[in-house]
Amino acid sequence: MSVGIRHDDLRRRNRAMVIGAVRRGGQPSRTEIAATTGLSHSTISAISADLIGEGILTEGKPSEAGSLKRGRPQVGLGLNPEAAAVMTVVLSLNFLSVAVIDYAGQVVAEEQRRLDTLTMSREALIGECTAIVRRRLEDPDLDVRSVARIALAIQGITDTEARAMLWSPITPQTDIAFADILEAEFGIPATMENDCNMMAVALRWRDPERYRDDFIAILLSHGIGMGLVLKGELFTGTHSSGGEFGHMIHRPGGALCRCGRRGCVEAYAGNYAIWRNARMMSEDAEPIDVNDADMRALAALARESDGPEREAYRKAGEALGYGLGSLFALIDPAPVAMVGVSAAAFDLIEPALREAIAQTAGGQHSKSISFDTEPNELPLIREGCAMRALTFVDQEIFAPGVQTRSGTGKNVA
Amino acid sequence: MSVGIRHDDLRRRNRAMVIGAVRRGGQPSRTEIAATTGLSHSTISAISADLIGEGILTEGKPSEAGSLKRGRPQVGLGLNPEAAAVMTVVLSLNFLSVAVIDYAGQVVAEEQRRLDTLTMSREALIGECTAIVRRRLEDPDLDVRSVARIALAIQGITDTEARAMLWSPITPQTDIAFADILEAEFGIPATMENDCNMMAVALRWRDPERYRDDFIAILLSHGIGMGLVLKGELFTGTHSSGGEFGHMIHRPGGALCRCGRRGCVEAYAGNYAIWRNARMMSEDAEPIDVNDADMRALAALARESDGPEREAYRKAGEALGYGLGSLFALIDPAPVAMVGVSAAAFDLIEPALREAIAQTAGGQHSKSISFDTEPNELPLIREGCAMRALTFVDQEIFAPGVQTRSGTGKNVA
DNA sequence: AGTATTTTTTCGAGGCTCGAAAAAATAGAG
DNA sequence: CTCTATTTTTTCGAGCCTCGAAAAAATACT
Repeated sequence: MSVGIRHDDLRRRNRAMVIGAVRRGGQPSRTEIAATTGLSHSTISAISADLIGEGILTEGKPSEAGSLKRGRPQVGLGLNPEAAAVMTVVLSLNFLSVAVIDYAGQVVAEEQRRLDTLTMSREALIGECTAIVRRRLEDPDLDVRSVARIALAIQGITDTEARAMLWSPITPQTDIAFADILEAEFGIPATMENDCNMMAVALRWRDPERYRDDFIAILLSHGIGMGLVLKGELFTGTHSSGGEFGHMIHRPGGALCRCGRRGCVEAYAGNYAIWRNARMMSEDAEPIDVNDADMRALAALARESDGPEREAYRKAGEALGYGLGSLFALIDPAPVAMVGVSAAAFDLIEPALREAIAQTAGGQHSKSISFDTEPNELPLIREGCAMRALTFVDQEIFAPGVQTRSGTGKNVA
Repeated sequence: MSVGIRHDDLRRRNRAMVIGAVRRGGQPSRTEIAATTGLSHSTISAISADLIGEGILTEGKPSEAGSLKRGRPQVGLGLNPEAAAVMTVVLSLNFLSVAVIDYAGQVVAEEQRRLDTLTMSREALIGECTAIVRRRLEDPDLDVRSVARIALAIQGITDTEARAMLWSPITPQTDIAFADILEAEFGIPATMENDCNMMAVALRWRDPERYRDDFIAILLSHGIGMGLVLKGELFTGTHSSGGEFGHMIHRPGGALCRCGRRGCVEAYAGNYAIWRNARMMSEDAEPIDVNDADMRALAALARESDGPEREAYRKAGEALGYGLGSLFALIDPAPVAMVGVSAAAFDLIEPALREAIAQTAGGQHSKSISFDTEPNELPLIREGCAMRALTFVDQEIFAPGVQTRSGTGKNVA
């Protein structure tokens, strides 16, 4: 069961907290850190002296931000970019993108490739991933001192341990243990993350004001995905990445979903579903991939006149609204970020969505539920991966200590 | 943000852990505690010496369990029943029940009363609760040394802070801050808990093998409630007790629910809904309260012949199945305990439920999902309240220390 | 140049856990 | 009945860690 807390855990945790405070923001001084953490100045002083000595933190130039106050000026602490580096690998439909990021969070190199993920063999898919990682690692331009961590993200279902992709819409292959494969190949710890979870992580770093302890990120794309942060922690299923909002049941026995079942939210709100309804095809029609340009054209058409296109978006809104309503019955309402190409058509979706939500348990506060849109998911996913990998380095490498119980510890977003 | 960990927190946490280890089980010896907690024997020795000195723990008689091993026999540690006491108050439809429980978990006194909760005024309801608590506290028979905590449970929605009932089906009144009222009246810390959450807590204590880290308790009664434990923690909404499984939407625009909305799971699976369908009444018919005896008769009728009664249970199973399927899409499948009068009719519900679940995302492992039934919810709820109150005493009174961040700390079930 | 003010470091005190060793308590052997 | 082996529990000193107070450092104001 719960394990005792040792004496040396103490230092480890407080080190991690100091690093965390520095990563969170704006060159905090030792005094500020002491204030936010509640630890004494002496402790912070000792810990930061250690961290600077180890090359993890650096003291900022005291010149900057001309001191207006009277006494000894505060000296800001920052992350030493050279302390480590991490790599992100984002695998999406027909597209593979990697980036190398320094310890301070700056992108120092990147590479992208088009692939035909839907038809590639298992070996080819794995091969492309390892090859692109190898190219980045061997790049002589770039003194990749020590890539300490690789974070992959993929659309679809991953396991709770963040080791493997279990299922993904971008490939017919299943159960690929990408994390293990990359670790074996390069000897660098790796994790396999769900794309929507990474979106949520990124939103939290981007705008901690709005996306603080409880919020929802929904990907409106070929499929419908969700990343959920509850009480400050990334929510995952008990076995898988969980949060398969798109496969909650909207209408029992209803429209055919890409997953093979019927009546899922996605079968009404995924790109293929909107397309199917806009073209007045059968709800049983085989799901097809619609490219982003076509979706944008469809949205334009729907805005122009009240025809089947507009009705298709209305149906999508209704499905999303009832789905969110059911979700809100479980977790209470929270701010929502709509991400992906159909988020750009949120104006078409919102009315029906709000109407549906008002019919549900979440509807009591229907007006107070706020939506935000972000049409481009890729930068978010990469950012989330980067932060995930970096905070891993913060905690497991630069503040190592006792074995965290049952593996990966808390899912701090 | 996250607060630093101080030096004295250490002792506090380890004290709490020793107490927890003792509460969890069978008179553990110091050596066993050291093994499970990972702390050194010296530390455990020091802490337990303190706790015994303070009258919190007691050493068991070494006579018992005739030692078969060779060396110095282990001496089991137990909770000192006189260290404290707690009180549970369970408020359900037309029924109020309190119990006084000693620190070791034994019931030392109880009292029950029938009330007409549906028609009582706000003042009367509060008055009955405070009166029954006062009677127990003033009982001279019982040397109620120090009731250190009161835990109330009620069917319905409570707030996350466990201070108030927000809404309940058993009374037209809303927003009663029972916890504050009792604290003001008696000067004893109190909490207001959701009944299904307490069921979940109790199940975890009763059968930690089956109900360990992830499971679901569903109350099948007048309404449909849920208590959910995920990753070893009680799941609550962000503002309310959350987990309003019964008000997930099963069929948009469907049958009339007691909550005034349409198509909720409860509108198909609550007692009133089963009754309505069995009597072939309209799905818009006003929900009525059906007593347990009538429900049992209905179930008997349904078992006897294939008529509208059996169909009503089928519909209930279908709604529960699709609801669970949607839930499993979010959290992955987990063991389920069905509690309440309709759990006794689970044989009538299960076939349709399993069929529905197989149509959903959770259906992949449909066969591995296991159900357990428990017709009587009241003892479970009381037990959960007792454990909740006792673990509060363990942690906040006998291992006091730093302020837990943002109030109540972790929701350890 | 001197003083006030604020930040950061230094230093000793007090606590806590740990490992090793001692003490305690029992079963088995002769 | 005594001695030895074995296991549990306590004792004791060492090593860390955090804390508060005081000192040192670095600047603005007068």
